[in-house]
Amino acid sequence: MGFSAPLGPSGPHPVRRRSTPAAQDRPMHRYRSHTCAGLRLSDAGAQARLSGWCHRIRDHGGLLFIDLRDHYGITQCVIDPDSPAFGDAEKLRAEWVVRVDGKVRQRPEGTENPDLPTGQIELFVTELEVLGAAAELPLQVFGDQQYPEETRLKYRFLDLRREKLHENIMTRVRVIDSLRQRMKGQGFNEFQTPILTASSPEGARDFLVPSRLHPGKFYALPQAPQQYKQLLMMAGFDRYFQIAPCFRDEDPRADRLPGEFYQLDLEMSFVTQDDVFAAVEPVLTGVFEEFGGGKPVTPAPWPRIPFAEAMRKYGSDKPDLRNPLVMQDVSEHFRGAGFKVFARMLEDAKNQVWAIPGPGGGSRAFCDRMNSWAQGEGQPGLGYIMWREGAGAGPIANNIGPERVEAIRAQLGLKDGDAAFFVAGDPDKFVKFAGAARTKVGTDLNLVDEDRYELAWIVDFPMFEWNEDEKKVDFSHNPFSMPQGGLEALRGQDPLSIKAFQYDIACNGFEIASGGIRNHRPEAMVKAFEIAGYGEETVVERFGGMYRAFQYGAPPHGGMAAGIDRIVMLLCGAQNLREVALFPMNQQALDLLMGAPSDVTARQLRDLHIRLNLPEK
RNA sequence: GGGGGUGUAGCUCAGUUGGUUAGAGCGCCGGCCUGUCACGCCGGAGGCCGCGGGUUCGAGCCCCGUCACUCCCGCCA
Repeated sequence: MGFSAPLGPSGPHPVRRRSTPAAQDRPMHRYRSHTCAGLRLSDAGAQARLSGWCHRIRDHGGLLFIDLRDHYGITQCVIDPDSPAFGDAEKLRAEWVVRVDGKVRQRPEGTENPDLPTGQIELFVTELEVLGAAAELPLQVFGDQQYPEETRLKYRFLDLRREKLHENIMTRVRVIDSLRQRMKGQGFNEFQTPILTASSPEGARDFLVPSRLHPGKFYALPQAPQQYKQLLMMAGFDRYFQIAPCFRDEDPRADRLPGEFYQLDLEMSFVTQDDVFAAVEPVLTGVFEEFGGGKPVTPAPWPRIPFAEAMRKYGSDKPDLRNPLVMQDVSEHFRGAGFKVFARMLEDAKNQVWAIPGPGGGSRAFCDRMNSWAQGEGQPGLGYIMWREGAGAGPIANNIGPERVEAIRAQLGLKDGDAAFFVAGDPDKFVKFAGAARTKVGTDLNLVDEDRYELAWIVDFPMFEWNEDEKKVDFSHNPFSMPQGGLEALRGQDPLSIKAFQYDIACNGFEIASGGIRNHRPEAMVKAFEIAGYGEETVVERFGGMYRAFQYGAPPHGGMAAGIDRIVMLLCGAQNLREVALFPMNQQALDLLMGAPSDVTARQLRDLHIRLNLPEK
């Protein structure tokens, strides 16, 4: 109850925890002698001064209770008609900021509140000063009523006073603190890199900042300090980290903040992939254990799942490993079988049939529900087999015959009462839907253990991928990664078969980090860009600083960046990144509190040599 | 850029098949109340039903358009 939670493990302000005899001889502080979490039974009889917000007021006519709240906690203040402050107190309303003086006293027997750390005592108020009145509130601080996003963002300062958000933000503060300590403990040094930098050609859309001194030219806000951190390695600093703001002009999602977000960015010299993993695992396992509320966390070393395996088993490169379901290729059981839709598809060698096991899902109702869900996802439907009384049921089972049905059951390890769902076609095209179906089956059958943090490395990402729209080879993840096999692989191998020293961390279905061992060989870098259709001049022009640095003694290096907002979201159990960020923008990338983006004056535009060319309305 | 959902009091929501004066809870205002901690009781104010158009004798409800918010797809090396 109340605001005890934001105090955290270390409790209320330690200095103010108890009155000392000496304190009574000194004049009272202008605003407070204690915080609203500071008074205890041992203070009974003492004179105290508190300042805070009127959290809740209970007016009994002849007796008035005020729950006074500050960052640290809540203290019940009492006023009766004997108090000279009674008249003023009757005028108070929720969220007014006041200073109160009075005597600490033990609560009468039977009226203690065990839910409050200060619940044994109350402050009998004899003097009251209004420090800040409040208008009628657009959202109530007290309670946990739901409010529309727009209201919450416009009055973010009120929302931030509320228990849940206040607590989330303090968790964020402590998580970042803990990450810093852990990184420094491992010999990483914290650096600041420029916020005004150059636009980079790859990746997301940049936020641009016009240059006044150089008409027509623009700075860009960094999408990540990627090149700077690599330059720090070439500058010989060996181990870098930063709690780095990153800016990307992309449309948001529930797990992607609009505009700006924070990463734990790190880079190390003279390391292999194993060294990076060994450095990162204790940091993140430690933070999840420290702030995860006692939920089990994958211990180091974490599982390493090759990208191709993750896609085949889970249909995702960020699998939720709390979901025990593993998909399997069951093409052989359908080849030449009586279920013509699948049999005909399998005549094309690139097509396959995958099965999603559904233990406990062998009811008509559940299978129908999955089928209509699939149709809602834009699929023609979702084939299934149900097992009951030792045999398979449903249209597919009827068409392929009992032997094949039994072979599928045996391969998937299913039994009576279970079901399996089938996705057919080109795996490259259906894998995303198959992954969504796996998640849906696991969630709806209650197979996902919510109370765990399952961490894993996803490794061996492909270096390149085929861009069907432009009919060319693209970098699939990060153009700075070292291809496995190095320059030789780039020269000799089919580009689409080359894997990179490129890895992600997946946690409970979210990508919480991404990194790689970098390509520090200039000739390999040029070759890699050549495969993706860029000449050396492009590399020089677009990555000039880093390319130059590669010429003058570049150490092998690698690193990673972890999404702090997402990690805090997981630790807070929040469903949305806006629940763990102080002043987020809305989905249209508008800051409803500050009114950004905003118009600027003609003078400002003139200084920047900019003339607006607005779209026709 | 595309698709889905939502839009009724300050806030959360209800509102039947299209039918009289659009309701509840919280909040707000007034009154009563000396042990509450979601205090209680009595009374009151507060509505361009997002906006514009249409169908209809009649629209919160049906149709078209539009705007806002949100979720998703595209996008996010």
